[in-house]
Amino acid sequence: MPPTANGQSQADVEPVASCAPHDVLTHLGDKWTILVLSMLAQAPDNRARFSEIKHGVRGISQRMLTLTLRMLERNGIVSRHYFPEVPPRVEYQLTSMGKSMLHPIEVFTSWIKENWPAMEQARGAYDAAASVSS
Amino acid sequence: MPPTANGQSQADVEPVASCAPHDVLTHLGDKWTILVLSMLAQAPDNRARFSEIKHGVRGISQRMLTLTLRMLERNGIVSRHYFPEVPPRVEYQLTSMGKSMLHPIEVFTSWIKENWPAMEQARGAYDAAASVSS
DNA sequence: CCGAATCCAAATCGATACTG
DNA sequence: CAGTATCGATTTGGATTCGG
Repeated sequence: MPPTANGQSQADVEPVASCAPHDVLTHLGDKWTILVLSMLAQAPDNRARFSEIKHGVRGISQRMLTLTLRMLERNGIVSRHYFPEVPPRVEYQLTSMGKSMLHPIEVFTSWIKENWPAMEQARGAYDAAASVSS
Repeated sequence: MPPTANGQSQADVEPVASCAPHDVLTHLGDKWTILVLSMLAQAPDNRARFSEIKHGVRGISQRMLTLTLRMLERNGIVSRHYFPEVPPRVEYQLTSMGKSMLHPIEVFTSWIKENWPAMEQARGAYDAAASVSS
């Protein structure tokens, strides 16, 4: 998708996403991001150290946690605090923008929890129908 | 992740996601899903045919649209209506569950639009700082 | 303890070609 | 028109290793 030296008028049907959400969703919508943010949402003062997050989000590898946190830091969602102690300590905290993101996330995860049973049932019905037509 | 034969029960801190959201997010949070749903949100009666969706969500390949729609159908988010005409016609429509998902999506995309400038700025600052320390 | 870097297997996606 | 099938390129992610 070339940036298009767009004049402006694409009068007819506007493309669903102008591009901004498109790109953000690719990064923010991935498997681990929401889980990491949910973990920080529960943490006291929205702050936790690396190993605490890793422990809280089970199944995440060190690599993915590092990558996820770095991306979030780059986007201004979390801030990184390094304490040059022995042993070293690194804490991550939600920024004000990060905190403002909590509401959308909460709305979304609530919807999921509420609709999860219906989705499981739908999957069962779909798969049953599919195996009949085989 | 093998169940770990380690003696220590780490059952104290509940894992952020019991697993349900975890799995749903992997599929529902991907790049195309939100865009397809946003497209259907705008469509009259929340209903559109395959080619209309493909046209509305620019950049999506036929393959990805098929996969996305099938996943949404399987989860009960959209329903598929096949008309055995010549030429064939297939329409997809949001189910009531699909419609209920529109609000969470709207909340999320609104947040993105609102915070996009701040995120761009944060990225600029981060990258500038990173290039200094090189 | 934190996390960067390398290696490598596996999943994803886009383009193309083909079917009813 | 609305898919399905296949293939190659790219991306992703886990395991491991090393360094501060």
